[in-house]
Amino acid sequence: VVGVHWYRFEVAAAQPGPVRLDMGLDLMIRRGLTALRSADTIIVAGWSAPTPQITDALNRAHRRGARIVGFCSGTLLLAATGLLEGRRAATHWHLHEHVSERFPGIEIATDVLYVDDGDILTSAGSSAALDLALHIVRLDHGAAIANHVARNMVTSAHRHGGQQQFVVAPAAPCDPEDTISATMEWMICHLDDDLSLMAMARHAHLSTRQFARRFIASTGTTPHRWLTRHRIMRAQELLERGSLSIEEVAHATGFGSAAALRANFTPQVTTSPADYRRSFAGH
DNA sequence: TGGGAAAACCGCCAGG
DNA sequence: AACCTGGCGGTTTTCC
Repeated sequence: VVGVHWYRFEVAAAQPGPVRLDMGLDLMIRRGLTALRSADTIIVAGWSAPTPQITDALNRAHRRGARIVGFCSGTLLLAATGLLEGRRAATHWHLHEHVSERFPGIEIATDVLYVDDGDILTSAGSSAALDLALHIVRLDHGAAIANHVARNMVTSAHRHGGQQQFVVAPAAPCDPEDTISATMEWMICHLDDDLSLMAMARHAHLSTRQFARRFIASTGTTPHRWLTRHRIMRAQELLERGSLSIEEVAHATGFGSAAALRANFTPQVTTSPADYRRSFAGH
């Protein structure tokens, strides 16, 4: 990134030294808890029961004014240090019940990707950590830089990912009330069909008005905007991989014509479909 | 590239 | 009273 003084990043553990990760990777950790004395931002990225030393170091850092961040199950560790008492926080949905039972003083946000509580920020499952991290970059460096970073990450994340990442389901997965996310999944599977607002509403057994209203409430965007965003993402995927013509890609993604695809694609992605494909030609 | 039809959006309101 | 719902119409966006 040009012209910004970026973050200095260090990894710290209660006991410095080699740590073997789940996947067999060895990580050499050089810093101990003393690193928490000077850090501006401290990210807790996972769970293990906090020793008194860890609890103490985090609490001191917080009192000193350091920004505390919990990714995924890191929120559970923060909860155990008492830092989240009386606050709202996010964590992986596997842990929702566990945290609320064990820490009744903490309000668990089940419907969002992350919670910004000022000096303490927490995020849900691992991909939500990206959202929170970008949020922090936005706070520190502004939207333009954050978007720049996001674009970089999205292109590479997107290239390797399948559909999973598109499922926007921060809400609890088994919530029977959640007819909206069921409809969203259905939409993802039928991007190539004619998905009118009425068709979506019919699938959700709601009036168009009510469907639109609930949709906005749970996604923050309107049904049609959401739909075209996902159609474009699918188009990007097809352009990257396949050998379909632009016209075929347009049809496979529910845009009636190449013209309609271009009209939507170009402003969103800031390059035309053809250019986009060219930029991936080497991969 | 442009204009007009169609669809989507959204504030508002009445009714449950 | 504090919701949620569905319809109306004016405005905006999308489509061809």
